Amino acid sequence: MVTLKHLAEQLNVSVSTVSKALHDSEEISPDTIERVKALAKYLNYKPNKVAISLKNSKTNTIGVIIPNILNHFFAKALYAIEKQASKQGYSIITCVSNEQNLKEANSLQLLSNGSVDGFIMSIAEETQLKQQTDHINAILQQNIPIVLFDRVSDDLDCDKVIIDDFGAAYEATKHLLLEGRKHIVLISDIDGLSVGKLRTSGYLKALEEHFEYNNKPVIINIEKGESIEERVAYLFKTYNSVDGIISVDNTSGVVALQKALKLNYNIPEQLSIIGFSDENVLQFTDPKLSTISQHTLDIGKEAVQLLVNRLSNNSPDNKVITTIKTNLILRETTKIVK
Amino acid sequence: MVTLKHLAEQLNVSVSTVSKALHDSEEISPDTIERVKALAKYLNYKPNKVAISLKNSKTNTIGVIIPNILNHFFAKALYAIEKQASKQGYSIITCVSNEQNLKEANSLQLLSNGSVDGFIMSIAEETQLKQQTDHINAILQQNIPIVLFDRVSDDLDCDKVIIDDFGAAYEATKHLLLEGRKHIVLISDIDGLSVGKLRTSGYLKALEEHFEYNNKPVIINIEKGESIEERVAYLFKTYNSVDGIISVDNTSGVVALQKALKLNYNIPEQLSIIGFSDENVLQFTDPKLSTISQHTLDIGKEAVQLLVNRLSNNSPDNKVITTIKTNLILRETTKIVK
DNA sequence: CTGAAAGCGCTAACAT
DNA sequence: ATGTTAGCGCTTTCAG
Repeated sequence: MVTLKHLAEQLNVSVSTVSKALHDSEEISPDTIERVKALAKYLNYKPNKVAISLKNSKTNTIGVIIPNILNHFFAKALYAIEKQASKQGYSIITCVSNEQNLKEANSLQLLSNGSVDGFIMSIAEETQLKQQTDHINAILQQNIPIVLFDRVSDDLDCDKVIIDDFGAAYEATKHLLLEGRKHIVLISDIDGLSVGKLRTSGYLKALEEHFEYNNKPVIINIEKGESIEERVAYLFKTYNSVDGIISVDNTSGVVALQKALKLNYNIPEQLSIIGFSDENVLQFTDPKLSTISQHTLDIGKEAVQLLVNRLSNNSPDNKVITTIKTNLILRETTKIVK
Repeated sequence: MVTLKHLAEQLNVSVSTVSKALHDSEEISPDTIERVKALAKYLNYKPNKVAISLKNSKTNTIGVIIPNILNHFFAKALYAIEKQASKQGYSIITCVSNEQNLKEANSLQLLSNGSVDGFIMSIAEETQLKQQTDHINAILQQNIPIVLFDRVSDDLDCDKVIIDDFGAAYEATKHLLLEGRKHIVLISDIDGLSVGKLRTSGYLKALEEHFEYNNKPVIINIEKGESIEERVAYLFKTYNSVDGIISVDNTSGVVALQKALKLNYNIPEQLSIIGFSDENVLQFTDPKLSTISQHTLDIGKEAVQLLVNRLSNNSPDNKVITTIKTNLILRETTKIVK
């Protein structure tokens, strides 16, 4: 690795002269600047980032901790985060918590020793279930900023990026009601998560407000380890008058659609289905699944922005919570309502 | 941030005493060790990673550059890499090349300044098409080790992890031939990639060897930007005697299956389909898609292992190329052949 | 215009 | 058993 010292020795000048020259300092003669730069280029000199980080107590690196990278939502969020971070001159160090509280705590611990300037994270399921956020608060107390996205916690006083989960599910349910559906079922495999609960509330609220709707809400909560396919199959078997399905996670909607097609439901005439996901994910079904779009790219981008602002002291004192809009995208598994 | 200096001042000892005490040095009295450790714990001291990296000229960080994180194969590889790296005490910095040569070169450049000890990467499509690997060779010449996986290049002399693409496609085609298929079509949207070409060769070779097979090979290469759905629809329209399909990328098989079902093909009696992907990805179709499994987790794990070995000088002088086994997983879109 | 020196936080060889 | 010093690569103040 080529260092300033190497350049200095070659040119018979001091290290500080080289450093200044490379920064176009006024103190250095144009002639010297040119010679230094020429040699630097020739030897492919690159300033050692670690040394600069140490000097500046700033790494220009963001720690990103996500629960599960195989979940398309998080993969896409990570994509957006990487993109925006790179645009802002930051690298990202990625850790996967695998939904485990312990791994999450370890990652936080591991990186909070000067490796990163701040964190962007979405809370592990176990952390949410047990409401154990001490490890996260410990980081905040060290004045290392954190931006939470999607899965957040009220116990944590930091910047957050969320979507209007309640409103999104409310709107989707409303749409099915306007279609005239009488037996609307909600399916969820994320009832343990804050976002899952909010979406369920939105569904319940919509049904409640629609006073012509006389049937009880039907909620299918699929636990970890249970088979989505079996639960869905059971639904169709025991409740064949179902005419509307809202899936509030990003897979069960597809499973329900496939099952319904196999059972020869006429979609959307006889049964409407709405999924919950990112814009383009679920459209490869046939018929294309109608979905509540989460605008994942915006979520990731905004998270980076909030963190960068915080790191540059461009943020207000109190924490900011950004809500990213959702969209109900009506494709082929819902009826048109005018 | 708490430093050794802080601890030293509090305890009225020197910095080096503190350092040694924390490392259980024999030179230090048990009593002092205890006092130092107690205070360190109390103040939640964590050694500054940046300083250690600078001191050791070693970051314990791996740069991972992947072409596209939204491709499930790469997401899963990244997952495996992160997991194994973490197990070995390494962090990973992730960059996404977006299939672009320039972004790939930038990421390499950006991180090769001491930020990482080595790289794990899969080459961007543009890089493969244009055979422009100078930027990668430049890194190798600086003695920064690189492990390539999946998409590799013969121009690069470094450790590699690949699968037997040729053999895998060969075996899959063979299976369809044993089923007695007479009109076997190959679909690919990755003809630009080395792995795509190898898989196609395997298909051709199998047909060629099977001398009872009289029909010409039919290869559908889907270019970037073309619609897979349309090309597949066109296939069924113009070649309705098709009775076997091999998809060598990880999406077109699903599309073909959906289309065939819609056209009321009887699967697998009338038409067999084999996809190419990771073990568990494509099984959510109904009927479950038979696939060539790539054992992505093993690929990622092995890549880390090769790099770590190289970094610890545990590798042979000449470069090692590991081939990860594939599996033909026969599920419900192929017939049983005894 | 150029150079010497200090310091970021840590380790390790070398005193005492 | 403890302390001093030097150095990793860089920037920056202060001196010449």
